[in-house]
Amino acid sequence: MAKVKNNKLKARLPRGFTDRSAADIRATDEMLSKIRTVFERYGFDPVETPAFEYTDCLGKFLPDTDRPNAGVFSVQDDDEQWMSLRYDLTAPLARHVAENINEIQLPYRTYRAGYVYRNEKPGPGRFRQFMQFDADTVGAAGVQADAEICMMAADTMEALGIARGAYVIRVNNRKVLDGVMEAIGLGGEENAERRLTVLRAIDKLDKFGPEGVRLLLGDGRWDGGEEGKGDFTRGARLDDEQVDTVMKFTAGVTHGLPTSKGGSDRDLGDMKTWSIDGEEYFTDNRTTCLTLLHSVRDNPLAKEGLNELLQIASLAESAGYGSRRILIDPSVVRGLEYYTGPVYEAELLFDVTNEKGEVVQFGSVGGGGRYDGLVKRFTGRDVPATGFSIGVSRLATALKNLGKLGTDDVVPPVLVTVMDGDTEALGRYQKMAQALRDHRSDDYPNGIRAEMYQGNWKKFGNQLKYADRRGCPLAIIQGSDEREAGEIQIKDLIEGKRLSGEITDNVTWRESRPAQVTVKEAELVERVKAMLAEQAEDRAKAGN
RNA sequence: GCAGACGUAGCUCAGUUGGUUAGAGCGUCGGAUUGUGGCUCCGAAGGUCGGUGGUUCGAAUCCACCCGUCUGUACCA
Repeated sequence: MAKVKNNKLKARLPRGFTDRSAADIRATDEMLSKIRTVFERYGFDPVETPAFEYTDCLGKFLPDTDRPNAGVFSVQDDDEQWMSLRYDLTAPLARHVAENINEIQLPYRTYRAGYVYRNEKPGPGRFRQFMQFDADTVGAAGVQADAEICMMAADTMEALGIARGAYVIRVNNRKVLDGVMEAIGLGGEENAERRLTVLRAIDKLDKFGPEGVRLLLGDGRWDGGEEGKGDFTRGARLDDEQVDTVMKFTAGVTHGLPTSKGGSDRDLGDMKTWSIDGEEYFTDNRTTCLTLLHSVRDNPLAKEGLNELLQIASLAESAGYGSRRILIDPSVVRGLEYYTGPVYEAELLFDVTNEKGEVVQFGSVGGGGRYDGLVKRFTGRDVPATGFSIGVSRLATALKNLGKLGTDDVVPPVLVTVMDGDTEALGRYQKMAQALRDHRSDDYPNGIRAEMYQGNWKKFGNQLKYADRRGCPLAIIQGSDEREAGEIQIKDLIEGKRLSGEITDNVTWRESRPAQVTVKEAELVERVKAMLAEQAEDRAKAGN
């Protein structure tokens, strides 16, 4: 015999992709359903687009070639047209709206969940296929649409079980940073590259802190945090004055008012508060906007952006959403490409520890903004739009580590064991399983999960072993003895497992048949129900 | 992409200065036990030492390249 094993195909999962377990799928379904409930309540309707789009519709060709951008998975169709897997849900939505613009009633409020694909370096908690859940309002130009999206984002966080104060929706406006960069002389086409560098630097505030960002705005920064360590990242090469201006706008510039002064005509119930020297302050979005407005009064673009932010803050506050939930924060950058106005980011404020017990920097679990130009690319017509996207896979990881995500509470099926393999006997066993499945009651609106053993029935021990490993709560046993007496045995596998600790002798263990009751065959369903109820009660007790 | 660390059985890891047939624990499978899970005992299977090439009488060990994993960083629509 030649070595067949040399020809064995190696089973391997593509890197950056993952198989999902039953527990994962159930937990994610639960999350999706909670998110969907909020979106539906706000009057959004679902629409779905496919995973593939023509690459030009995604706008992702490399600038200097006719090949798609390296970051997207692409294939060529029969006719050599490039197609790509979608890398977000926004660009495909713009395509859908443009293509159906005559049928769609604007403003169009819509949501969708789906996998998106990015050809990037994967890492722990970072995949090349992951799920997003989007909501967009297309055809609404006013900032009230943006304010609404932020409020809905906050509601969604809470619907998922994240307490108020444990998350925040940060809001900025692309026009503000663009205006500031214009004001320090970085306007114009020739500075586009430097503007990107500045935005990227600001985006790293939470990673490197103000000092690191200063380096990136200036000459540059070493990977390792100090000279000579790792690679060198080239900076934006701003001078000190320019750096100061940018930092003044971004690093820690949310402003507060003493509660005693600002509180007279304001509802402080949802404001973020803190104390210094015995005096209580609250974070005031309006003061943040007004202070910044004061310092940019020469720049029309920044002024416009800040006025929009001021409106968003006021609208949110009128609806009861204060700075604890929706925070004006001029350091928010978000993607660099298609956003044109307000941008938002949902951030978790609690520590997330991974399975190794390490605290991980979690960053944002969702974000979005206004993209007024995206549909216009197709239609030539102004179709302003704003939307928000939740990183479902990331958020699921965070919730799981927080213990907020359903540890699998689905009870495995009752196992009907097989003692005789002839057709008639198998029919009897199948009928028992069916009786459990067909049962309907308030506790079991969809029946009781049950299965007949489908493996080699001749080794009875293996059947119980299977049931044990599968976590089955009960096993139904009927051999010829029980059959003749019109009885069945129901074995409580959970209780039996507990008793096994007290029995060391195998003969006793086998003959005592712990936690096993003999009942009339006709009582099958009722007794199973009763025993499952007892187990549920025990679980509830242990859980508390 | 760049820099560094690592890669031995399904899993966790030993493996001496380069030296015969590469080991252990756990897990898996079979048996003790043909109608009862766990425990115990006995037995077995499982490895191209990440891959390819090179140095050598001889390579898991040394060298080169590649692949993969991890860490940092870049990019992230």
